[in-house]
Formats: sequence, C-alpha cells, structure tokens
Amino acid sequence: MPLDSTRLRQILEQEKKLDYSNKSVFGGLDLFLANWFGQAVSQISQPSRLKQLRKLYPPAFSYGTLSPQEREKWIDSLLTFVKQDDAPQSSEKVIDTAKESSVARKTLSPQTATAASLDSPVTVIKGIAGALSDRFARLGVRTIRDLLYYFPNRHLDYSRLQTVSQLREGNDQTIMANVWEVRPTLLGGRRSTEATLGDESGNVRAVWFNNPYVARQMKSGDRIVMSGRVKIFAGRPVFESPEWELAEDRELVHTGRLVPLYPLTSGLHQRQVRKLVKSVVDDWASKLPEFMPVQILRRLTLLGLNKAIAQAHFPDDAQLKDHARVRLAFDELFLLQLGVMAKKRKWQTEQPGIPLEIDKAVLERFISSLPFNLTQAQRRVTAEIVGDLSRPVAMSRLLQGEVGSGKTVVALEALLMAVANGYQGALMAPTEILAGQHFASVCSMLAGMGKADSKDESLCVFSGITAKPLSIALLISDVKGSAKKELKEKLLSGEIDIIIGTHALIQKEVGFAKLGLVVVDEQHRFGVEQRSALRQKGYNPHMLVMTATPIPRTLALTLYGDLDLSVIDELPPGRQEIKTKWFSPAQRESAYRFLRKQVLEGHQTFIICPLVEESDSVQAKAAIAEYERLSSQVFPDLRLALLHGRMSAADKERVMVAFHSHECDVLVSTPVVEVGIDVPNATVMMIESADRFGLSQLHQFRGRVGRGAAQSYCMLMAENPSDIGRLRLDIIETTQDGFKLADEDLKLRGPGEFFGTRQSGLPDLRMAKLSDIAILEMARAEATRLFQEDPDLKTSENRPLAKELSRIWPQKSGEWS
DNA sequence: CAGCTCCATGATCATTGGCA
DNA sequence: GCAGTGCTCGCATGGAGCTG
DNA sequence: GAGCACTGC
Repeated sequence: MPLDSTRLRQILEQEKKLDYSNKSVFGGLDLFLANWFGQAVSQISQPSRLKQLRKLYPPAFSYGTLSPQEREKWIDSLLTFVKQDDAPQSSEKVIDTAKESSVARKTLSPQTATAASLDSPVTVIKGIAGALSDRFARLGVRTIRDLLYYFPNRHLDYSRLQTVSQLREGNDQTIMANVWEVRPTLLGGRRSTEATLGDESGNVRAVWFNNPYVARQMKSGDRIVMSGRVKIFAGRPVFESPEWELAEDRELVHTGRLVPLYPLTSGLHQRQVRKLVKSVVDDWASKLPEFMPVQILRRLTLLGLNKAIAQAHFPDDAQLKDHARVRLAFDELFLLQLGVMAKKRKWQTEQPGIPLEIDKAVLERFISSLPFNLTQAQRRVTAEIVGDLSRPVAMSRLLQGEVGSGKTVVALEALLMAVANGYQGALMAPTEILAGQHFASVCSMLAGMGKADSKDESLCVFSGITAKPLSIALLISDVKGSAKKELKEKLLSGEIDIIIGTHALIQKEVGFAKLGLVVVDEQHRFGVEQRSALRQKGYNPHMLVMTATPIPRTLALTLYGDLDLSVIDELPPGRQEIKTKWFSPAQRESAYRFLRKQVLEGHQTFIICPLVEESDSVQAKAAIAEYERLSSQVFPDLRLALLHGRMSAADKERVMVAFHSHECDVLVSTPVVEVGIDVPNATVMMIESADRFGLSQLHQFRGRVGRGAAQSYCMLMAENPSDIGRLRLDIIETTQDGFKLADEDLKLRGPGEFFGTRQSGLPDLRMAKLSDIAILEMARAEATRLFQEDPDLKTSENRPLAKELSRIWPQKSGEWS
C-alpha cells in the first residue's frame, strides 16, 4: 500500500507559504506529524525507506522548536522523501506497462476493465444510472467526452485560506477549523443545523437553514475546510449554508480552492455534479488525444489538451484557468474557421459558377444617370463585386455598410450586370414593407436612364437600358392570386429580369429561368439555410448578402468565413450627424415638448417601444398601451399611428404608407421599423427604455432619421439604467460610427445579440467569447496558414486534427454554403 | 404565457467576570 | 428485469430573467 | 428521501 501523502504535501506547501510559521495546522504541526509518521511507519515495508524515515523523524523531534531556517530545510527533505515514494506511479516511462496492473489493482475502476471509451455513455461512470443520465442528457451530456467538455459557468474563489479572526462579511470566505459543536436546531420554524467551529484565532458559527442532516454528517472534533458567505449576525460572523468538507479527506473539491460552478438542471446538485466531473476528469482527461499540431501549440504556447480540460474544471490558480480557457477557446474558433474554409473551398470547386461579362457601357451609363456621385467606397466595392461576377466561381460576398451608405445602388449595379448577360437577378428583403421600398427605389433609380413603362404596382418595364426591355417585378403576398400566378410564370419563362421580394422568393413554387445573381438584404434576419436553399434548387447563382449591421471585421471573417467581405465605410457627403441625447424620467416632459415642436414645424417622428423581439403578444400590448396613452393624454392633438409585429401585413403596409405620405405625424412602433423605412421627413427618433437595446440596435434605429435635409435627433429614454446601461447610453450619445459601436457592444454584452451562432448549424462556442478578438485573430491566422500548407489535412501531423474536425462539424454539410 | 434556471432569503438566546 | 437493502448525499420557496 | 450499487430472485 503506497503512502498517502497528498494531505501531508498540502500542509507542507501551506506551511511554506506561511513562511514556516508553524501555522498551517492549528496548534502547530507537531500533532499532525506525529500522527502521520505513525501511520507511515506502519505502512512502509522497505527497510531502507524505514531507515530514512526514522532519520527524518527521530523520537524527540519537534517542529515547533526548530528555527525557520531549519524548518525550511527539514520540510524540503521531507518533501523529497515523499516524492520518491510517489515517483513510480507518476513517472511517464513506466506507466504504459505498469499502469494496467496497478490501476486495476489499486483503483477499482471498472471502466478500464470493460473497454469503456470517451464516447461511452455517462452511465459507465459509477454513480450515474438511469435517472441521472436522463438529467445529464437534458443538458446535452451523453458521453464521457461530453462531460469533460461540460464546463462550469464560472468559478468561486475559495482559495484564500483565512483564520477565523480574519473573516469579514462577504462572499468568498474560507477557513480551516475544528468543529466544536454541531446540533440540529430550529430556525424560522424549520429544522436546521447549527455549528460552532474554531481555530486558534477564534470561533465562528455556521448555520444551515432547513437542513437538519448536516448535523449527522459532521462530528464534533472533525477538522473541516469551510467556504462560503459570511454575514455578521448580532455582531458575530456567521457562515450561511457554507460548503464544507473534511480536511483530512483527499484533494479538496468543494472548498479551499477555485471551485467550479456548473450549470444545472432540476434534479442535479452542484456538489454532485462537481464530484462526478472531478472523478471523470481524474480518470479520463488524460486520455483525450491531443489533436492540435505541435507547432501550433508551441508557437502560441497553448496548454496541452489534457491539462487544459483539467484546469478548466479544477484550476490550480486563476492564471492556469485563463490559460485553459484560451486553449479551449482557440480550439473552438480554430476548428470553426477550418470548417468554414473547407466548406467554401468545397462549393467553389464543386459547382462551377456563371462568369458574367462586364458590360462597362451599361454600368457607366447607369452611374452617370444617378443624381449623385458614387463615393470612393462605393466605387471600390463595385469593383470588388464586378471582379467576382466575372469569374467562373460563384460569388459569395457579404456587403456591409451603414444605413444610408448606398448599398442598394451597388446591388443594383450588380443586378444590371446579370441582366446585361441575359440572366435574372433576385433581390430579397426581410419584410414585405422593405421589399416594397426596394422596388420603389430601384425603379426610381432606373428611371434616370430609361423610359419607364409601369404596367401596375408590381411590375415595371424599362426600355433603353439594356438591349431588350428590362422588367422588374415585385412579388409579395399582397399580390393576388392571378397576378401572382402570372408573375411566377413570367419568372419561369425569363420574361422578368429582376424580381424583388421576401423569403417567398425561395419557396418551392417559385422557379427561375436563368438565375444569375441573388442579393439578400439584411443578413441577420436571414438564415444561412435560406441562402443555401437556393443552391439546393440547382441554381448556383452569384450571391451578395447585404447588411447594415456592422460586424467587426475579424468576427465577420470568422463567422462568415465562407463569404468574402466588402465594406462601404464611407457615407455620402453631406450626411448630417444625428444629435443624440438620453433623457431621465424627470426630463420626459421636455422631451415631449421638443417632439411636439418638431411636429409643429412639419416634421414627423418615431417612438419606439421596448420590445426585445417582435411577434410577441405581450410586447405588442406594450406598444398598444403606449400608443393609447400617448394619443389620449400626451398628444391628443397630433396624428398618431401604431405599428407592431402582430398586425397583418396589409395593416402594416397601410400604416407605413400613411406615415410615408405624411398622413400622420407620430409613429408609435415596435422594433419592426429597425429594418428600414425610408421617410425623409422624419427627424426625431424617440426610443423608450433605450437601455434595454443593444448599441447596434440603437444605432439601427437612429439610422431611420436624418435621411432628409433637416437636422435630426435621437432621444433615448431610460427609466433607471443600470451601470452598464448607462455606459451604453453614454457611448451612443457620443459615437456615430456603427463599427465602433459594434465593438463596444461586443465588449459590453458579448456576441449573443449579434447572431445566435446556435441556429446557424455552426459548432457550439462554449468557451470562446467572440469578444476576445485576440484569440479570434490567432485562430484565423493559424487556420489560414494551415489551410495553405495542407488543405486536406492529410499529413500525419494533421490527421488527428482532421478527425476532430469531422467530429465537431455537423455532417449534413451539403446543406449550406 | 409557460417552463426553466438561477439567486437570495430564511433566525435568536443567553451570557460572560473580576479587579482596584 | 424487479424488489429489497444499505449506501451517500441531501433545503424549500418565491421572484427574476430568459426562451419557446 | 432520492438514486444508486449490489444482491438475490
């Protein structure tokens, strides 16, 4: 039987930290040592070792009487002694042969016997059977590996060991103490437990409400480590339902260290999960194969996988915990990146695209027919897109640009190129309102260069632009049966050149004759799946995705690594700054006065009500209520209108049209307006509970005004913003740059709002917060590099990586671009 | 709205002692 | 498979905030 | 008291 020295080592290390003050154990080390050596003598059989032991601990030995220097020396020699004892078990060389026998003999872990693997169900773990495995399954944990990757939400810092006298009111307090007394008691009518414990510096009480059992688990005289919240009660410190465990136990799990806190589901207990994870980490973490190529590990000085996993759960210190997170986050982002790049390469090589010839004449004529000049950025982006179109590879490009930066013009250029080549183009918007607006603005842009011959509201034919007449159609659900049918037929026959609509466009019944280009507006309302749906239909058109949501470049490149990126980072000249200010409740009246004044001057205003998501009845109510309050009490004399996501499309449309034509002055709305209504006469955007929106979203709202010549304003109402809410408001007040705001947004609230990575079929990001740009960049750089060197990951060095990759990525890979 | 998860909350008595 | 035993480990409740 | 391992049918 090998000597159990972990406890001894803990104490000795502790003693070292305390500068050999003989305080690592209450009452001095001697008592403990006597005990330990007593056991040691009885367990050691080798004569030579016994002799060493006797020498270290002669009969009259007393640690307390040694000088600090002597103590240091003595402890060091004791430690070396103990290490010799451990050596055969932990030395790497011997393991492979020695392990099986020693493991089988020593730990009675049936896993090793019954060929369990990392992918075995959790039920092979001792302590998990039917009920528990179901609960774990609810958390997505089915296998051993899942459990290893089941990371804590956070850690509690119970690592600072204190004496009783040092205890202060507060959260993460830890002591090591003797139990003087434990008894069941009645607290607030509940059967509870109360204990008194003490060390040499004083006593503390601990109470466990509603928890009589503790009294039976703890005996007076036990030495325990206790961690938790201390409150001052009647002038004395008291632990409230603290965590605790016996000090002479083996390694501490629940106290006295950085303690992991796992997400739970009902029926699982923190301690239970912790214990299970601990045992799994101990038994299995070292068996995870390292898949990351060594050069990368070295170059970035990343932790090895085994260690990272272990440290992510039970870190030795905060720094290691961080290193572990970096390593694991890197894994996620790196694999994500590799996967995305592989997909891109796959579809680019497998399906040939349609090379379009660039009709410079048409392009030039279009540009010069516009009543304004293109900005530098627009020209640059046009060139990028045109370049893509002319290649025999389907374009897949993300076009970012602020509201009002002129994305639509660029899109239209691309569409014209498709048409000039005899192909069709489609423009898809997230809502019907927007589709309608796009239709209108596209028509008006074209009006400058050709004669319009508008057949009806949903079909417009231009002559004089391209060789044959150019027809543009709007396909939305408003278009009635017969007309709709006709449109579809014309689309199929190729008679319609450009079609504008919503998701309906990619629904099954709609077919195209020669689809050459698809432009998708507002990416974030548009799933990756929808994009790929088109490809599934056998078309392989060029694709341009437009978004007004500024995504920081690195993030965009990673999440949408399958897209190329173009940014219009310049606004047309003469764009005004929108004056932005937040109002406290006390200033509400003056805000209303201001708003009224603007209306009286002939302008229009928006009021946004606090809805997080549309299509929710509760929230619709909020908007309705606000609308009623405003129209009856605040602005009875003004013309108000209401818009929310619960209304039928036709009603929405009607309201929009009415507002657009200035039949009303104030539009009370849910965030549906976020995605674009163009009302140049609107000058005020008032946002209720502004602190509940993300910066980017606020910025989007703000983009709804200031589209005309008049000075425009954004008024942010916030009842009592939290600190970070307040911070956000300050930022948006002073910043007009959407990209900066997006960055700030990431820092302040993480990427959740941005895009759920979840629904997109991408692998989970558990450890990686997309806000750690540094890791993102590393991952991207390494992935790019690797992809260049060995795109198929077929060198022996990269094989394990390939395997990991295919494990992480959902197999149904054909489904999206 | 419903279903979940997470988090904070929950409660007192008695008692003290010995000197100049 | 199922029942019985003995084991270890165990709070209950309400409100808050999030998500389908 | 819930769940689990283990035992004995």
